[in-house]
Amino acid sequence: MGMRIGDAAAATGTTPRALRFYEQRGLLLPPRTASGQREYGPREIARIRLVRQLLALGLTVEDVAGCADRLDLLEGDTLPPYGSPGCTGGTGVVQRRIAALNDEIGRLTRLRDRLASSVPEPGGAPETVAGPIPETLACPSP
Amino acid sequence: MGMRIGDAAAATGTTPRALRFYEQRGLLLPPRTASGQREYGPREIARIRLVRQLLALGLTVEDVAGCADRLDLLEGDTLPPYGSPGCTGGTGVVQRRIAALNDEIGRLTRLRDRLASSVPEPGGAPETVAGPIPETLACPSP
DNA sequence: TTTGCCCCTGACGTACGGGTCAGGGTTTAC
DNA sequence: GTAAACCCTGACCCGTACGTCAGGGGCAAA
Repeated sequence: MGMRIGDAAAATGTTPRALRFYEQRGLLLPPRTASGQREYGPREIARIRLVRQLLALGLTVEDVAGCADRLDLLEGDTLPPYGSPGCTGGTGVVQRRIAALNDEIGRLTRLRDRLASSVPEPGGAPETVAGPIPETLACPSP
Repeated sequence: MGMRIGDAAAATGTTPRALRFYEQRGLLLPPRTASGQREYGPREIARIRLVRQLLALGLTVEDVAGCADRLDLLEGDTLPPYGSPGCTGGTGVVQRRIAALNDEIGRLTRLRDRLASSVPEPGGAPETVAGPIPETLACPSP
């Protein structure tokens, strides 16, 4: 009675390949027909949407998989208590993700600033040659 | 008369594998002995250091390869005019890299903010359940 | 029943900067 | 002379979220 994978993918803005991928990683577990075809009912569709929302929030597939058993859709499309200690895979998946994002933002920002300070002004004279590389970037010297 | 790859790697804080990798991508071109062993003189060593500095600045191997013919070490360890139009591979390699970094920083920052706003306070009550997902994140609905 | 579209699994490709063998040749020190 | 330590190339490995075949089976309409 449910849709097959192509329709389910179209209904959720994904692809069949992505749905098989999520299933392989344990995010989904759609029932099969006798011949092995996947079947997607309203619950599976809702679950796919939730998974996609979590991924869009910046969580990785692994993060979501770690909390997969908490993704109870009977209560509607609300976020499960990722921040709570009961979450499988350890506490604070989202907090750790935020911390990781902050680390990455800081790293990229420092990188950009160093790069920007080693080069002439974007609108400056085209023939200007940048100065020496800052000592803080030096590689080990003999 | 020059060092072999192991010593060159040790002298520049890299590994033999990395030096072969740079060579494969066109960043280095050390001469060979009759038997095929790579030889690294002072110029090659200086070039390796420069390449590593550029990579540490956030440029990709491809970026550096695009300007490889401008990496003239006879003038010492100064940055070549990457920002100038004469650079092989198009103008403004560094500017494009900075722009790409800015894009990425913005993307990660927006991601972090959305993620942070969808979850309870980090120090808040552990059993608090987050509210519904913001509509702005909704996936296509039927 | 045939046509044609859909589905299945499995495997490889993508970008990045190398790490890590595997199998065999070279150089160096004793 | 020989053994240790080094070097060579080629090839597969990492992580992320899938895309893209390849080869074979299922399902509904005509």
